Amino acid sequence: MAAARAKPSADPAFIFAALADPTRRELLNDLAAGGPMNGSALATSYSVSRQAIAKHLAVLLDAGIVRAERHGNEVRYGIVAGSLQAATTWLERVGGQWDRRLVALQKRIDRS
Amino acid sequence: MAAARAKPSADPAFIFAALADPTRRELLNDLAAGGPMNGSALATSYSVSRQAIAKHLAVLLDAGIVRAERHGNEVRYGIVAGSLQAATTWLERVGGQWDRRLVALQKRIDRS
DNA sequence: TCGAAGTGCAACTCATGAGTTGCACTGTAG
DNA sequence: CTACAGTGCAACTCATGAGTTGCACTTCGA
Repeated sequence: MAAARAKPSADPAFIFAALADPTRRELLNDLAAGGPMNGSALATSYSVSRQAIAKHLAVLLDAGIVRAERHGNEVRYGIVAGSLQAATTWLERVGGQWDRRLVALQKRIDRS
Repeated sequence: MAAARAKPSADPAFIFAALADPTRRELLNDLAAGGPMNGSALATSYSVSRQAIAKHLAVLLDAGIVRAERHGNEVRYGIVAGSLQAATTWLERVGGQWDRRLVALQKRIDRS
């Protein structure tokens, strides 16, 4: 699980896998709304243990969605700007491709 | 697993959960590129069994991403137009919220 | 009418993800 | 210097998702 900790990934596969978990989506919500925070501070808002949150943060880190910044004793987490773009692009590509199919089909119907 | 087969869901949670699996993303790719197909036809492109594909299609169906249309003996699957919108909206909301935070922070820095 | 293709349903195995507990390490504040 | 807060690491349990096999059902074509 600590494989691609170096590269920013940006792979939609990792993004979607990371966003599949409700707790991780909540974490992103909290970070987006409340700004950068450390792991323990984030964990207080949840019913699960701090370790569970730490694992989730590691997943978000691996996916390149979140960035960790060490400040002395604590580690502050923040969202990586533009990191969700890959997922958005994927969604629009698939959705758009299908929509164009429908338009083409409709045209063929109109011509007949 | 056959819970919300009726409602179109549109819940980003189900969308992201469905998109977390590589095979399901592949299925959507195939449908978007090749147009509506039946289960067996879709299954031939994959190394896994037909049943596995059927399960994946059921998940996509539950998430409201895909629609099933019965044509006599076979069931043809197609993408539901606009079904991925909820996920896109979620991504843009979180990403945008964070971006606005950064802009606000930058302004505060500039003023100081 | 009969066989084959396309599906559906059910039980099972196997792997992995989520969560837990326990303990060790490291700065920081007192 | 010392206690504590914030982290990190390592097993372990438990649930669930992915995939499989086997069999029954239905529709279409020869």
